[in-house]
Amino acid sequence: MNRPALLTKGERTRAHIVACASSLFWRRSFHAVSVDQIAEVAGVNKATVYRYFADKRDLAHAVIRHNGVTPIEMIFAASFAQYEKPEERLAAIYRTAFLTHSEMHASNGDLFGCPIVGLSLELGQEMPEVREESARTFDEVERYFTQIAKDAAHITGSDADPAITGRTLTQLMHGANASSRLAVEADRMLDAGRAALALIGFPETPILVEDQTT
Amino acid sequence: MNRPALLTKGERTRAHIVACASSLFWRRSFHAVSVDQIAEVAGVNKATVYRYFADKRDLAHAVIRHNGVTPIEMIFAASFAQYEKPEERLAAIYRTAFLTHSEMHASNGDLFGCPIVGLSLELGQEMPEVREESARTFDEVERYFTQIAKDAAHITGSDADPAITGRTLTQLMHGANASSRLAVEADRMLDAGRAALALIGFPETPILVEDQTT
Amino acid sequence: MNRPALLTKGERTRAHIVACASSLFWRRSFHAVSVDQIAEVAGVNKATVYRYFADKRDLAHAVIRHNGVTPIEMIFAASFAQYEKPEERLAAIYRTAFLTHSEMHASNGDLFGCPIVGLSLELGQEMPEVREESARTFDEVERYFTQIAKDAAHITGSDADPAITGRTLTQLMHGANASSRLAVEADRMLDAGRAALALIGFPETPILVEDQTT
Amino acid sequence: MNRPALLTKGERTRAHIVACASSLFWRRSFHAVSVDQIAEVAGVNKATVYRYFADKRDLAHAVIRHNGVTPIEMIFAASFAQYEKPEERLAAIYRTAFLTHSEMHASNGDLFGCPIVGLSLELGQEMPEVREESARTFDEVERYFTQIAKDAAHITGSDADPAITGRTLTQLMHGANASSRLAVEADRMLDAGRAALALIGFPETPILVEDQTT
DNA sequence: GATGAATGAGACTTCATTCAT
DNA sequence: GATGAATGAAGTCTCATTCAT
Repeated sequence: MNRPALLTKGERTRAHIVACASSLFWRRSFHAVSVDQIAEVAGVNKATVYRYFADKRDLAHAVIRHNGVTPIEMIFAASFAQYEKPEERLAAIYRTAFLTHSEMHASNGDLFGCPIVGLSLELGQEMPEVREESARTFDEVERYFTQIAKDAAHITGSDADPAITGRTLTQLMHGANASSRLAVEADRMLDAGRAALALIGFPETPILVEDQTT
Repeated sequence: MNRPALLTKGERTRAHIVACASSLFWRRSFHAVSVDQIAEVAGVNKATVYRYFADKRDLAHAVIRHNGVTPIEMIFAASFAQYEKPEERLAAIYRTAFLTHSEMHASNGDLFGCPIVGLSLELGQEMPEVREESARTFDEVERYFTQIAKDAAHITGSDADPAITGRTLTQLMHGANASSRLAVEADRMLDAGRAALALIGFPETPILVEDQTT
Repeated sequence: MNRPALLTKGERTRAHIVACASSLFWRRSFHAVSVDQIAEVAGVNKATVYRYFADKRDLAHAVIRHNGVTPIEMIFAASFAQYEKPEERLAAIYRTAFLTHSEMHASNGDLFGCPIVGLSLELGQEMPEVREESARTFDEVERYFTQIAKDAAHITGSDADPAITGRTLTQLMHGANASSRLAVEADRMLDAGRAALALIGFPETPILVEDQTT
Repeated sequence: MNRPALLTKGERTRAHIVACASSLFWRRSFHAVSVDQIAEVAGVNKATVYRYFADKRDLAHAVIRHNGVTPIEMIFAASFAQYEKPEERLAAIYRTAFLTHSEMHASNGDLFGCPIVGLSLELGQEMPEVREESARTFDEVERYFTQIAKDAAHITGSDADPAITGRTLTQLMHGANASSRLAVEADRMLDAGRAALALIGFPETPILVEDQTT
C-alpha cells in the first residue's frame, strides 16, 4: 500500500484481499465472516480470492502475519525511533493505541481492541499455527516492553527484574485492549497506560499533551 | 448441579446442555461449534436443544450467564469467604486460577483462558447483549478487586486511588488469561499474580504454598 | 421396494435415493451427475441425501452394492432357478439381458449397457474400493458361468477347462454390454448370446422363442 | 510424433495437449479431470489450451480421434503388416495388448484397459458424437477381426460366418480390456487371446514366445 | 419430555471460460 | 504464440431450524 509501483497487479490484489479480510475478521470474527463477504468487500470475485489463498484458513494465516508485523512496526518501532526516554516511548505507545481506538469509536460507533488476540483465541484449537504465530508476535512486543523496563530501571535505580516487568507490561496491554473492547471505552487504554507508567516508576508522565480525553 | 434434588428433569437437561455448550464454545468458539455437535456431546436429540433454547443465540446468552455467575461465586466469593487479609484474598484468587489452568493443561493438553472473553470478543458486534452481560460480569470482578485495593491501601497507607488500582488489577487478570492461553503456559498466571500482589504493596506474599510450579 | 412394510421410513428414503442415483449414474456417469440433481430426481432435499450418505462417494459405494446384488439375483439366480439344462440357463440369461436392453431402447431412445462397468471404470483410480467391489461381483458372475460350462462339458463330453470357459463367457458378456451401448443396438446382445451358446457346444439353442428381433 | 520436423510449433503444442489430456482422461475419466490439470500436466497456460480447443468437449473429440487412429495403426495394421497367417496376426494383436498392459501395470501400479471405451461410456449421453466416433473405430476393429476370421475359415474349412466371428472377436477384446482393468490383471488379456485363437480354430498358437507370464 | 426425519439457506470450493497484455 | 489475472456458474457439503410422531 505504501509502495504502489513495486507490486505487481496480482500482489496488489492479494494485499487488498488480506486487508479487507483482516478488517472483517477483526470486527466480526473469523467464522462469522464468509468468503463471499470478503470477496464482496474487496470488490473481487470469490474465485479470485481462491486464486491467492488455498482456502479460508490460509487467509487467516495471512491476516495474522499482516497484523503481526504491521502494527509492531507502526506503533512500537515508531515510538522507539521517535523517542529516547523509556517513559516517553511507553507513553507514545499508549497514546497511539488510545488514539486509534478513539478514532475507531468515533467513526464506527464501535471499537475492536487488538486485531490479533480475538482471532488467536478463536482459532487456537482449530489452527494451532495461528496461535503460535501470534504468540511470536507478542514475544516481540514483550521484547520492546522489556527494553523499556530495563532503561527505566537504569534511571530510577530500581532493582526489579526487567524481564518480569516487561511481561507485566505486555499483559497489561492485553488487558487494556480486552477491557476497551468489552466496555466500548477507549479511555480504558489511558487507564492502563497510566498504570504502566507507574509500573516503570514514572507515574507523572502524561500520555496526551492536553486533557483531550476523547 | 449443587442442588441436585431441587431441579426437575427438564431443568437438569437444560443445565446439562448449557454446560456442554459452554465447554465447547470455550474450546472452539461459538461459530465453530454446531448445534448438532452440542446435542451430540450433551447426549440429547437436537430437537431437545430447541425445546429449551429459542435458537443458538439464546444458548450463547445462557452460556455467558452461566459463566458470569459461577466462576465469580467459585473464585472470588470463595476467596473472600475464606480469607480476611487483602493480599491473601488476591493470592487465593490467582492460586485458584493458576491451578485450574494447570489441571486443564495436564488433562487436555491445552488451556483455554477466560471462558467469557473469547465469546464476548467474538460476538461483540453480532450480539451486543452478550458483550454487555460480560461487561457487567467484569464490573463485578472489578468491584472485588477494588475492595482488595482499598483494604490493602488501608494497611500500607498508600494514597493510590483504589478504583484505579482495581481497574488495573482487572486488566491484569484479563491479560493473564490471554497470555496464558496464547502461550499455552499456566505459569503466566503466576507471573501476573505476583505483579498484582506487588501492585497492592505486598510483593512478598506467596501464591502457592510450596514451589509446586507444575 | 419389494418388502414395503418391513422398512422404516428412513430406510425407504435411503433406498429410494440409491435407486435414483443408480439410474442417473448409469445414464450419465458419476461425475456428470450432481447431488442436486439426485436430490431433485429423488424428490428430497439435498440435505436429506447427506443425512443418509456421508458424501457423494459414499453414494457410489451404495450404488455399486445395489447393482451388484440385485441383477445377479434377478438374472442369474432366476435363470438357474427356472431351468436345469446349462444351455437353457445361458439362453435365459442372454434373453433377459436382451429384453432389458430392448425395452430400455424403446422407452428411452437410449441404452446403457452394464450398470456397474461404467462406474467402475470411471472410479477405478479415484475409489479403488468401488472397483474391488465390482470385481467381486463379476467373480460371482464368473462362478455362475463356470457352473454352466461344467454342466455343459459333462453333457457334450468336452475336455475344455470349465474355469477358462467360464472366464471367456464372462468377458463375452462384458463385451456384449459394451458394444450394445456403443452401437446403441440391443441385437449385439443376441450376437454375443449365440456365440456363448456355441462356446459351450450348443450352437442351436434359441435365445428368443420367436424371431422377435425388435 | 513420428514426423517431427513437419509440424509447426503450434501443431506440436496442440498434439502435446491432446496426448496429455488423453492420458489423464484414460486414468481418471473426463469429468474428473479439470482443464487446469490438463494445462498443468502439459506445461502450458490454461489459456493456451483454449487457443487450440474451443472448449473441453472439443478436447474430448480430439482425444477420441487420437485414440481411434493411433492404436489401430499401431496394433492392428502393424500386426497385419508383419504377419500373414491369421492366427499369427491375432496372436500378435493380443501379444501387443498384453505387453502394453503389463508394462503399464509394472510402471504405474495400475492398468487402464481400453482408452476409448471408458470415455465413450461416460460421454455417450452427453456427447453422442463421441460415442459415434468410437463406434466407427470399433467397426474398423471389427473389419480387421473379420478379415482374420475369413482367412482362418479358409484354412480350417470352417463354415462359420466370418462376420459373426469377427463381431465375437471384437466383443471378446472389449471384455478382455474391461476385465483386465477391473481385476487389475494383465493376464486376463492372455486368457481372452487364447479363447480368441480357439474361436478361429487355432487353439495351439502361442501368444508369447516363451512362458513369460509376468 | 423427547426424537427421527426433513428442509431452505448458505457455507466453502472448483469449474470452464474469457480478457488484457 | 502465449500468459497472468479475473470471473459467473455450479459443485459439494453443512448449518440452524422445524415438524410429525
